[in-house]
Amino acid sequence: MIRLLLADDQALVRGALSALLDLEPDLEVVAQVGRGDEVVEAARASGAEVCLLDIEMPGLNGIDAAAALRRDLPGVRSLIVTTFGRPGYVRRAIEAGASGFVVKDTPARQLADAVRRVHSGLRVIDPDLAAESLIDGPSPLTGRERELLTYALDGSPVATIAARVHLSEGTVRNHLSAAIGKTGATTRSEAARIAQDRGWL
Amino acid sequence: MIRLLLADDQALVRGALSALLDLEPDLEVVAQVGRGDEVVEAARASGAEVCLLDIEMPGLNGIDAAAALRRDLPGVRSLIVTTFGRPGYVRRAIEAGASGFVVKDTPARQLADAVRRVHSGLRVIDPDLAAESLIDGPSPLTGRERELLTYALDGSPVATIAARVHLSEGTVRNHLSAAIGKTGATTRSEAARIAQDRGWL
DNA sequence: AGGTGGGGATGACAGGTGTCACGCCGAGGT
DNA sequence: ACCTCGGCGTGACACCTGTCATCCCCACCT
Repeated sequence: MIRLLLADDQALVRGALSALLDLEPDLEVVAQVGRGDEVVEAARASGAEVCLLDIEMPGLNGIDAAAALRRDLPGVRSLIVTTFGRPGYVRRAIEAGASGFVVKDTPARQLADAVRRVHSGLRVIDPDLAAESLIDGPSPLTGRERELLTYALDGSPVATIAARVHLSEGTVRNHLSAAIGKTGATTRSEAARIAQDRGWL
Repeated sequence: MIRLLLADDQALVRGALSALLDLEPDLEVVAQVGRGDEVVEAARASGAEVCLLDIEMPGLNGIDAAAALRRDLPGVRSLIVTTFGRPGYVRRAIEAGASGFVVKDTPARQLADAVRRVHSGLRVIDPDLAAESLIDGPSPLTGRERELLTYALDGSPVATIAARVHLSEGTVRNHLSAAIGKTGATTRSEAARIAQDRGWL
């Protein structure tokens, strides 16, 4: 019997996945959480062996939750189950110690197999995504550029961003200009979108 | 036995919801599709009585799919099940003839009840969302403004948008300026974000 | 016939934006 | 000691953007 923890911020999806996995005779969902920062505690309390983690969650994202599990409960394996198959996500998930990465597009019947493989110590990674994440390599953005791009995601004017990070307006423009160059974009909005698509944020 | 159709573009979510609903003795999932433009045909072929529709789907969105069902198969009821509880979505869904609207945040055990109520002819609408959709009223945007805002969503420069819709640059600026005024924003990116949040796009 | 409102367009102006050159500092590698 | 690189800053310049005034046409309503 493999003991599972589900982490997803949408209660309906969580409950549905639980119903799906409980159909398998060798799988058992022993814990469910809706926030990333509750994963470690719930995993410890429930004695989960494999954690299924969504990436987009309040409190702590799934990748950082995987890293926290790696640190605090090294025996527990984690499997990222997410909507967005962004290349950078795969890389960061593996670096954070996740054992698997599947997107929510995959057929339902394959999920149980993925869980079993992860439990037995294998890595499970969507082959298309693995290829993509090798092709465009790691993020070329510096820390500041990444930070400023996240603030630029919603199209805020430079002045607003500068105020938020306590920097001069000119400095913000310079960093964003560098990010625009590195992403091949022509405006900061486009650069932010590209960086997000690649999982660089 | 209530016969159900599931429409969601994520195969995993679709399969999981199917597992969840099939646990109920009086519910039966008789069809699953991953595109909005396959809903009517699948509903007809399977003899579904209630259709659970996600909004974001390729081909045709869930609201337009509900309208198509209303037109072609008036006896079939539809229940929107979506991630985003945007006020404008609720209004448009009801106008399109949907019988219910629930967000994916709702507890899993409430879904089966919602399906039963919809099947019996009742309306099921998240009370918070219903209130919100009454407060900020229908979209004040004209057709052009709405169209141009959707193109402005990704932060494209005015010149790009103008080329795409075959309009003069000045005209595009005028329409966007009007949209900025109506949304209370200060830039077109912000206006586009606000309009999207309210379900006006 | 006259009013109203959406759609389209032009021109002008103030202010925001992207780029570039140049400078300074501190951390890390050789 | 020297070089490199990230980070921070200034100033200048061309270009883009948001706003406003002022036209035009057409559909619709009264």
